[in-house]
Amino acid sequence: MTARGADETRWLSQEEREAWLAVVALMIKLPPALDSQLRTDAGLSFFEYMVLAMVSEQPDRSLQMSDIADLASASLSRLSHTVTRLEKQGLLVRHRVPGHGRRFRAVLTDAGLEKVAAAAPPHVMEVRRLLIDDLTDHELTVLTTVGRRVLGRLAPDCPA
Amino acid sequence: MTARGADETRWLSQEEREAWLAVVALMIKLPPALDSQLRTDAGLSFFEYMVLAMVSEQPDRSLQMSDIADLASASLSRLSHTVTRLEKQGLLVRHRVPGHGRRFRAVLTDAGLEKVAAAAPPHVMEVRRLLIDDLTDHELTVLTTVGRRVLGRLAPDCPA
DNA sequence: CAAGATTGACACATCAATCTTC
DNA sequence: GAAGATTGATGTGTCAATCTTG
Repeated sequence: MTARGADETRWLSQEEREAWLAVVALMIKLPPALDSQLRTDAGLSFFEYMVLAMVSEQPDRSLQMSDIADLASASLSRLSHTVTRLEKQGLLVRHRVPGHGRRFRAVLTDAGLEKVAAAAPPHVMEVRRLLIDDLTDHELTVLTTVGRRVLGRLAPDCPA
Repeated sequence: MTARGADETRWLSQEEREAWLAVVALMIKLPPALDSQLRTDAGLSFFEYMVLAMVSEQPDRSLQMSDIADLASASLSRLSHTVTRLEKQGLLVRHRVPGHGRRFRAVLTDAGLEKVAAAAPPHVMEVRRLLIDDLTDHELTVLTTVGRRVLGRLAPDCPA
């Protein structure tokens, strides 16, 4: 970010730099804030919550590993480690899909369902407090469209 | 996020949920994307780059630990570990501030300065490609103001 | 051999405890 | 005792290698 001699780098303008630093700061600080709230109120990390929440939203309380990874924006490897931990806590069980031997589904246990159900209300409240509630409709739209545009540019296969 | 019985939780609307998921996906995927580019082109993590860049922008190539932590949105602990690694690589040295015994400054070495200077151009290019270049002026403004508003709500002392 | 998923080794962040200087 | 910073133990993510099924 430091200006050098006569190269062709298009350095960021003052406004661009400020926008970028704001995005970076958010990127760094938001996850720990969410982790902290969920850890305190429900004993879950944000990522663990996301996994449980995505599965809990399915009609049969179950979801294929690779689909969870997509929905939670995570690598299959990260997901696998996390599901192993959740399984040890009895919140989830892994199940081979009959007829599709390579595929595994994670199925929420009753304990898992109770856990998400208890975690969700305070979490949603925090998400509202931190971000959603102070957004105008227009800001909400901008956030959605900009977010999706960037995601689309992020290497289709870059899961991590 | 799953609807329960008759509680008072204000669940997210469809639009709110989409905006939130877009933000979350960005939060999760952008850092690895930046890490990957910097690791390939310069052998640095994004956080290491941020530290070196912040220091390199000072007139005397040096900056107090706690100020680096603020600028890079990191905890002092994380910074300390990282500076230890950078110091081992000869990119930085730690220095006690004369007259203020408790304070330490990190000073960029010549090697460190060369390292950032080499890393910056491809990094800025990537930042432009992923986010900045496709933003309208208006979107840039919205991002900055929304970002700062959220940061302001993030517990003044929540550094991590 | 490709797709779906797991594993282990390693790197890094976090948390609580500690140290030093004021 | 508080501010500035460091340290060590622990937890979790990443990467490359592996395993299994189609």
